[in-house]
Amino acid sequence: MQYRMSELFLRTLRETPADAEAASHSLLIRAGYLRRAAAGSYTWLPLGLLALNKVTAVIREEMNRAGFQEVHFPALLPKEPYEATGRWSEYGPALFRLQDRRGADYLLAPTHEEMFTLLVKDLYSSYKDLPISLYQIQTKYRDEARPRAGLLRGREFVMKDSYSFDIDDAGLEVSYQKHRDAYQRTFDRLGIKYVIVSAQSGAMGGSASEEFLAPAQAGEDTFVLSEGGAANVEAIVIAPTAAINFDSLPAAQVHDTPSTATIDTLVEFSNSNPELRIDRSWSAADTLKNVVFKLTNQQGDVRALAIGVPGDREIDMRRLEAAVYPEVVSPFAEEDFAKHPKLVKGYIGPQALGLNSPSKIQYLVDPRISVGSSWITGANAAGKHVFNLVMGRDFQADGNIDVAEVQVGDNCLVPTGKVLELARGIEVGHIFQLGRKYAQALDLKVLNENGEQVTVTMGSYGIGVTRAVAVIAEQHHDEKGLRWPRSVTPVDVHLVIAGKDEPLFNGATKLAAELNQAGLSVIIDDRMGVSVGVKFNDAELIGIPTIIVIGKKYADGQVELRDRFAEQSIDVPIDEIVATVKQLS
RNA sequence: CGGGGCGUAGCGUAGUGGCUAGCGCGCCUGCUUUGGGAGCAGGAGAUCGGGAGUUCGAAUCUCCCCGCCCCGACCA
Repeated sequence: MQYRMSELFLRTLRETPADAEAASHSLLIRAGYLRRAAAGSYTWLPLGLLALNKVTAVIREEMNRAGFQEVHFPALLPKEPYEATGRWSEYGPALFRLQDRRGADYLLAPTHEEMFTLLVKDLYSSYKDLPISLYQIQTKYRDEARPRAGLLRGREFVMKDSYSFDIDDAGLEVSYQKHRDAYQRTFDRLGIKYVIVSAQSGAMGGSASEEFLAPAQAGEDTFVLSEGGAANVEAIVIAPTAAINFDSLPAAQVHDTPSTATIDTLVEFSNSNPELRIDRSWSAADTLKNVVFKLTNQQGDVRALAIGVPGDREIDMRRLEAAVYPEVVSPFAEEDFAKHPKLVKGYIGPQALGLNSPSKIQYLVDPRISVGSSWITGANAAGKHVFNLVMGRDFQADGNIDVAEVQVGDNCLVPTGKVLELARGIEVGHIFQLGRKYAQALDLKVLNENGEQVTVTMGSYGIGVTRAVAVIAEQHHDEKGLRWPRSVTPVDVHLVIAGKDEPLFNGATKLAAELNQAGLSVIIDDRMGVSVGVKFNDAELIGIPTIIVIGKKYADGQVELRDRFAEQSIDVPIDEIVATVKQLS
């Protein structure tokens, strides 16, 4: 295929659009791949569509190679299946709902678990039919509260979603692993750098779950790399500190600590007051901070929850939200304190907390608050703190909760070992073992070898296809523009005619034909009256990895070969150029 | 949904009560120019996000609405 720049439907922009923050967003707009249609929905221009189709093709090949079969559902669906699983209401405002002319409810599918489950139920009824994995590449709709960064979070986006169906847990494990392997091959081929992290299963239900996160500054997820693996911060499990003997520890003692309602002021006061001095200085890590939240469950009932964390840590709201799901967290406001006179803001101590205490507020502590650990903490009276308050001796908790912010050096069970690094990533794939939630809700059963009805167990696996395009752009660009990996480049060769003489145009036309003959698609920059500077800049912005310049040296039988990933260009004899380029891809 | 910001031509922007809304890029016509975003001359393109109000006079002030972007909470 040949595309002539003089005819290609695009307009490159010299300046960054004011509303584009992420590199992928800005470059895809500037290079003429995309136009915004509405918040979170984009029009694909010819070059963009070529890139999207390349990405789609790689994904499809890998799914087929793994033995998964492609189907295609409508995006417009009736509400009934979603009512059966409860998601018609549970999905909340993120679901696009609409009505037909008769007033019947429909939705634009945000994901298709229900439909796949019903399809298998419709056709299959024996264990002999299983396992089966089906997938589709399809447009999804989610009324996102906040579409972001161009393609990174859209309200309309393309997703590859697969579903596996197995007779038992062992089978699910195998199907899951097959998808995991297929995903690794897929992302490797797409040129996406990724980390597989343990994930929270969240709203989908189910157990084992891993995410493919593409490390990128523009990413919305935070993950950790540890000595033994990687995990989304929401899924991290901190190793509990071992209990120690507290027989020799000094008794708890209440001290006046006026105006110390914050950890900083408390530490400063403790260190500057001779009476409180010890053989080292106090630090925030010696203090026990107790924070109260309100939790609202799905029925709308509100309860209070107190959380104790070491004073040098903040509570990570994402981890807290994930830990208490489906209850929703909100801050404990002034009026809530008014309802609980036992709680002295800034001086809350564990003695006033717990289901068995007068406050009856559930009290959960960080796993580092272990039996035998000793703390400075609130004495439940304004201007007073208690020192040497020992867990297991002077106070108890109702249990543990692991929601403190994670820091480098933390010791984890998931992922194993010490935290080495925290980083941002874009979730480009997610695989999980759904289990029987949907099969149960929709009554998907097959007969086993004993003639008994058995509920099928499922896995669900997604790749954000349009998001993957953005991730590639995010990970592969330089200050000049995009740089497509050769596996997904919209076009193989960008042929720049650097000059206005007729022989150059004729030579370029001939070369383009030869490249086509060799199976390579070509953009020819044949624009008249456009200076070479503009052509070079556009070529670099558009990001085709192989650029051939046909210019000055053409008369001597040479063209210039530029690799967007290499430092320098080389001169290649015209009769060798096709073979040379062919080798690159 | 909470917080912050922004809406002037395809893009980037100036203009904070006063004449015909200015500039750069892009676009059109002509001439010239062609190895790193050329030059000259001429030209087209804007209901200043929408509505209501204040005023002799509104892009500019007030109110309401809409849209967009960023941070946070949710997801491929």
